[in-house]
Amino acid sequence: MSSTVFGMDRTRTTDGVPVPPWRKSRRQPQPKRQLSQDLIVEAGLRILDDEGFDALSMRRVAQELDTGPASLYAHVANKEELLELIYDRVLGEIRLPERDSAHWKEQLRAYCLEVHRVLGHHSDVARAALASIPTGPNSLRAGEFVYGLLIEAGMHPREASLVMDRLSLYLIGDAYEGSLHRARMRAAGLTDPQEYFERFSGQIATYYRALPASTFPHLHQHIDELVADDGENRFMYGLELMLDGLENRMPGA
Amino acid sequence: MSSTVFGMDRTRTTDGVPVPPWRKSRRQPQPKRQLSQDLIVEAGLRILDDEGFDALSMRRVAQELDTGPASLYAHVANKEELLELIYDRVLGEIRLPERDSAHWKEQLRAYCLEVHRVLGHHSDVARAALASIPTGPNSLRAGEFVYGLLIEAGMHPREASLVMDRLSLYLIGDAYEGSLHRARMRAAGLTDPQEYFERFSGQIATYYRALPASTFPHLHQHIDELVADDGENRFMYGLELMLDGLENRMPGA
DNA sequence: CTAGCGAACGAACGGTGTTCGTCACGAACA
DNA sequence: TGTTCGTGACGAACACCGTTCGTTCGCTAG
Repeated sequence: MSSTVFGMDRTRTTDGVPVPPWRKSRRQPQPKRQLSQDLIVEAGLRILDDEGFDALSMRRVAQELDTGPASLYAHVANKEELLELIYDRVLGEIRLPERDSAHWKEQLRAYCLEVHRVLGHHSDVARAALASIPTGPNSLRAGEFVYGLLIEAGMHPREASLVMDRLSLYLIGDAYEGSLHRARMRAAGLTDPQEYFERFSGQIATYYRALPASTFPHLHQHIDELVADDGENRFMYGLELMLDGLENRMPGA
Repeated sequence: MSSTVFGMDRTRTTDGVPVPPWRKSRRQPQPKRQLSQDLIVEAGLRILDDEGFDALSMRRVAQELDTGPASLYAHVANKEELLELIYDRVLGEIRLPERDSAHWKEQLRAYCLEVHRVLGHHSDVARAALASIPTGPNSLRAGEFVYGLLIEAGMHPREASLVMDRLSLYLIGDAYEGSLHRARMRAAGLTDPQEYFERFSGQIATYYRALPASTFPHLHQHIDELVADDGENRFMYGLELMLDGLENRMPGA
């Protein structure tokens, strides 16, 4: 009966003395959960993929691991570091071929497409990428590939550094933009990218059509062309533009 | 004397009946402050320039205008819209020359440098820009300039659309990256960009030097070249790369 | 068997964007 | 002249956020 007054048996110590009720009840002797950085990164990536960048909070990650947010900080310095870890984890999915500088242009194109593919697959990770300096192992692995390719193709190291930098900016910048569109799509409750693109470009076209033709003659005249290409076409165009520019700068040319 | 009991005279109505003290004291009959969207945008831009992107909150803007955050929402839908308005306000500082398609390349270069200058001057506004679709008047004004220039130079409208899109991505993406560096600089308590660059690249170099030379031979061999160029050089290189690529695609070429 | 160390974590702090309901004021109308 | 009405101002609150503090264990080394 006394156990019902004080609740569970936990309110009594082994010698039968009741625990004063103002003592906060002790934690259940759960089998202490085994956290780790890998577990946290994996959970974060899962949330990023399933629910988007805006849903990724320390609290949400902790919830996913059935714990409190404070527990994460033993394995991860802060949210920024977590994002960088997730980013490098994603870069690990990049598949690299054997380097062949005789076909540097094809290989560079393939590399860019591969990065584009991976960043597109984990849509929102790019939002964490622009901020970070290439410092993770997978980022370095990719960097070594590109840099080596350019050097072995005969490019001066100083220029190859610039090329690698600008190429990265392009890849990440484009992915970042894509991520923002995906967030917009999610907010609109859509799931089909094609449908989103059509609706979106339709809205833009409508807006442009309402512009005064006198002040914006060229924009007004070519509205259909302005909204014709989707993200993929735009990405490819920019990529080829850079690759061609590069070709002109290669010593062999 | 009774006025001291109940406080100020405001506690009495005109007919002498005291106001019950549990009635919360009415607001001071201040000359109602005149908010406006322009005032809010201007205040926001001031904060962005002086204190950086991370300091820009609705509360901070309200504080700047001696009011509460709720008051802003009568003039601005939400923070995102405020950021877009600030962005377009900044784009208004872009000076455009008379269009001259005979010198499209020089004019396009000058345009990009001008945008780069303006975005660099209001450092953090780019963080708000990547997200937004060109919809503000100043954004359209700039778009019409670039688009008209390319069209009049003989480029196919469909391709000109792509070029304008990729050029914008480049300009904003680079400015965004610059803004992140500026935030880092601010966090480190530095004010001189040159000093920041040297410290920063020094850290990167140190880190790279510690890498295993066997797995990253090329990176390891050319560390000095990797960190040699600052943001300005990198920007210029990427710009010329795109401009040259464009030249090859112009019908005249 | 015990001491100590590091992981786990509840609670709290100081912030955020945004909404709700109320209030004051000026203009329009009776 | 008196009254209604719409709109902007705004205090308070909501539901979050990242992060820190102090405490409580469980495991391991001695």
